[in-house]
Amino acid sequence: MTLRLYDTAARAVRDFVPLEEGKAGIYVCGLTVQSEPHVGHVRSAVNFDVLRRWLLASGYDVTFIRNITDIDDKILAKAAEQGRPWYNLAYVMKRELDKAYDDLHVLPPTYEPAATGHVPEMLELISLLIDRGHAYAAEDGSGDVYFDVQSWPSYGELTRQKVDDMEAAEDADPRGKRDPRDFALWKGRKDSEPETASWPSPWGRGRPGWHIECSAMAGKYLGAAFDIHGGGVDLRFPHHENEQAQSRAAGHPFASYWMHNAWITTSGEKMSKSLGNSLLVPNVLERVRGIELRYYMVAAHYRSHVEFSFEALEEAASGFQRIEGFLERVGPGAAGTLPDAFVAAMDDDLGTPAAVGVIHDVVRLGNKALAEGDHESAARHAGEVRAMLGVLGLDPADDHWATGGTNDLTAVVDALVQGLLEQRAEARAHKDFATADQIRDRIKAAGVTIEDTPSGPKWSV
RNA sequence: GGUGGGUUGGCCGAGAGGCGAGGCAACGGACUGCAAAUCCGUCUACACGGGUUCAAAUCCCGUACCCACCUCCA
Repeated sequence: MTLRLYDTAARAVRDFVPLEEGKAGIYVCGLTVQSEPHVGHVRSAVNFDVLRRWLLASGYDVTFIRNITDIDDKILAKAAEQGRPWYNLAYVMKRELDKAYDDLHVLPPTYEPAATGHVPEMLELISLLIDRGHAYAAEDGSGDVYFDVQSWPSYGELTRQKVDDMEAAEDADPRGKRDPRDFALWKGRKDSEPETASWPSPWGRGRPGWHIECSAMAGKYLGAAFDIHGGGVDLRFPHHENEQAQSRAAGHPFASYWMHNAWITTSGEKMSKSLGNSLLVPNVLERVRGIELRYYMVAAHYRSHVEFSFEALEEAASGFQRIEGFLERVGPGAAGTLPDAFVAAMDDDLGTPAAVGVIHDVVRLGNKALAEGDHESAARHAGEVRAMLGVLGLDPADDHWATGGTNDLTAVVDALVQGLLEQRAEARAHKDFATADQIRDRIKAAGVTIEDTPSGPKWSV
């Protein structure tokens, strides 16, 4: 069975046929670094990280580009509001974002280009579009350059919209547009904007429009044609529609497949950036571990809306702990082979929910084997579980996660708990169960759970 | 106005014409000194109204409600 992916442009699941056999080029729209990342932002990164890991596991040589938008209207406005340089705001937020990605074990991309580092490439592309008759410098002297929507008949094809049905941009302020739907490729500098936020161009000083950066950077690192372009559903229009129009109008075939992840919502509403702090990644990670948050995200299909709640998150954490508990009971071991059912689920448009179902099925088989004393069989199942978790970035034995749960205090707690456990063992040996239970209750009240296993008692927080 | 998506059991979440995903919670049983963990079992749902079909959660028609996008958004 081959990998099949849902292509937004085709509105159907299609067999994945790469441009070059054995290789996959992926471009994912990263974030505009203007505020702290919340769980919704990170979902996109996790979803595409799973895609990447699955392609790797399937033997592809993957080039994965995820950009950073580090200059735009909002960054400038926020920085001005906070009285600090725009580049400082962008940089600090980028570092926050890197931390959040790392906390969720999102692999670093092959390269992470920033918009401000690619102005020459964008200017080149804009000039090409003007030469080909698909863009024009505003006639009002603003220094803006616009894409000429009417010059590109297939404009709207990605989202199946007709230009005439679209509402005009509200930001216009027509600023010399020929058609209200035309969008900015280059924004002439306004007097209110800092000098540092502008670059020289044939049309005067200015800064890039939002859409052109992705076309320019995707072209630079992946070539005129590449395999997969991804991002959140909200980006389909205008961002991706515009990207495709620009690149194709410039003569580039651009992406073969378009993939879009759905939202995480709260109270049925989209997670807006002004929603408050409770859903920022660091705050959510005070409630559950990173690996559990990742499991929560992976357990839902990437194209399904997820209604975020701490109840559901903690429930997911319980489910994950069941898997972890099994692996701990079996003990260390190497990753094994991937069960066919898992491969089939993943090949079917990254069917992670079904894949997670397979993990639980194998865990049950493994637990059963363990209960029957069949360690060989249990170890084989554990190997399969590790392999599956590895593909999803969820293997607890991965060094990346190991540091998260252990620190200096672990040894301290262990020493204290061990002392109490010895007292309890002694009491139990004398059948003094009242004392034994009292010790266990006290340990539990401190937040440590005791589990009696054939190899002696074990504790966990 | 245009475009796209959704509504599944106590809860979370899959599935996309027939053989009832899975998890969490709850309850019963096994194991245990008692627990915990684990295993076995129980709880058998698809917004509403029509239709097609031997067979519909799944396809068609209609209705209701919800969400997203329409040039700042993961």
